[in-house]
Amino acid sequence: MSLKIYNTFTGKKEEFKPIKQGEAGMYVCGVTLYDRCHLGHARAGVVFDFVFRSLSYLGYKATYVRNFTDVDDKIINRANQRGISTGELVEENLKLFYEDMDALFLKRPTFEPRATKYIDAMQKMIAKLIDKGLAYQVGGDVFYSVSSFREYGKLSKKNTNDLMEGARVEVNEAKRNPLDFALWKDAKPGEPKWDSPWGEGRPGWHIECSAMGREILGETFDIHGGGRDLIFPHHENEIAQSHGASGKPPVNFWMHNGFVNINKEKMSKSLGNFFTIKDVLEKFDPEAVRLYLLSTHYRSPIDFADSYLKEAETHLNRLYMAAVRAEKVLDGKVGEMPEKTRSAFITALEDDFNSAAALAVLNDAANGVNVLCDSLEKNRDEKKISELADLYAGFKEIGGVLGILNRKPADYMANIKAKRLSESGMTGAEIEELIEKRTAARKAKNFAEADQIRDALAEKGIELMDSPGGTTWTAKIL
RNA sequence: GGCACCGUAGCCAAGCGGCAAGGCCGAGGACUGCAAAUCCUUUAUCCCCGGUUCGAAUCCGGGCGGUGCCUCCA
Repeated sequence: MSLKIYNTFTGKKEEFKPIKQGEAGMYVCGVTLYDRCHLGHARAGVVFDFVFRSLSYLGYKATYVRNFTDVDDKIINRANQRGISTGELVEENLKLFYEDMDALFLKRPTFEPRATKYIDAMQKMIAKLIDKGLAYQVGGDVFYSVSSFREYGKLSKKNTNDLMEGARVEVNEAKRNPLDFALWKDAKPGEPKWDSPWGEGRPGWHIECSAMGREILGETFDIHGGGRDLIFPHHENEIAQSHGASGKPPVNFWMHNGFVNINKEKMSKSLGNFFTIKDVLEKFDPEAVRLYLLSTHYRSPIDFADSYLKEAETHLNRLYMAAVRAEKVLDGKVGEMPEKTRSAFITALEDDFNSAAALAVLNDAANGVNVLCDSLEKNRDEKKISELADLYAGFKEIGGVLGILNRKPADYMANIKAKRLSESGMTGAEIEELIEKRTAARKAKNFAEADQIRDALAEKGIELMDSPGGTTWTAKIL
């Protein structure tokens, strides 16, 4: 079998053929550092983190580039509003970005270029486009001439005539064609600016990604990703610029993740229905958020609601419970992922990074772990122990690619128990005392009292579990 | 108006021409003093109508319903 990736450019799932055998270069549009990240950024982040992990797992030497836009209209406007410098605003949001993404267990990309560090590369590219007659200067501005690129609109499946009709009233009269876009913008007072052959100014948004991608990954690289909303005009413009400058297609595979919706509608600031990552993580476990985001294929839209996240928490809890049992029985014994599990998992990954199908393989493994533990808790059987060790190794391996089950199972359980204790206002010792009291009542066959203690604790979200080895408690998922 | 995408169980969701994955909830059973957890079993005229095919959730045509892009947006 081989890896297949859906390519937005062709509209088909295609076999992934890397430029360099065994390697994969991927560029993903990162964020503009002007505000807190929202769930949409979480999805893009998690999706491409999963793609990155999958590529590595499948044996590719993966290079993952995710940029930061640190000079842009939105940044300038926001900084002005708040009366701080653009530099301060950018640094503040950079810190918050990492807080959010680290919480979601995103691996750091191989390279995280910042636009302002690549101004020279952008200028070189712009100069080349002007030389070739694909861009023109008007005063201190430089525009890309869309009509000079025959393939313009191919990625977004639009033709320029339709675009012209749909185009809104153009403010900038200097453009020859309303579709032309800025490569370089004339400096306005108080804005960040750099010297250039066209006077002091700053780069346009689209050229940033073209230049950074090219500098780090080369004139043509394997994969370019981003949210669906970037297809037009951002990625369309990137293709025009990069193809124009180098004379060849810049990207072999275009990947785009679907939106996060709220009540089936796109989440957006203008609708006032957006959630920041911080908002969501205050209420839900970060791995449950990840699990939820990966329960739908990356290209489909995903609807967000508290009830779905609760469902994901229940699911995650079940996975960790299985892990706790396995680790207890195994006591450090390590195995190797069964071939059957591995091949099912790889089949899922190779099918356009089908995380939902991969999750099904994980669930199977969890079920298998529980079945083996059921049996092993009754009587020890060395053959079954090694079977469990193998299956549990597979379970962890899959979790590692999905980026969930990152914590030690015991730590996870301890964590939710601690959370529940603080909510219930009880101490662990108090609960243990009640458990002892109940155990005594049970011994005395005083089941009414025993049940009363159990029910009272249950109301506080504390679940008692009797087993041959004694009674333990856990936090009920509410 | 132009261009895309989507419609699978109570809810979420895979599926890409060959017996309809998985999760959450529900039901029954095993286990338990009773529970919980776990295990086993169980829950689908695949939006509608035509067509192609030995065979269609899947391909084609036509409806109906939903969403997105065409402007900064993950």
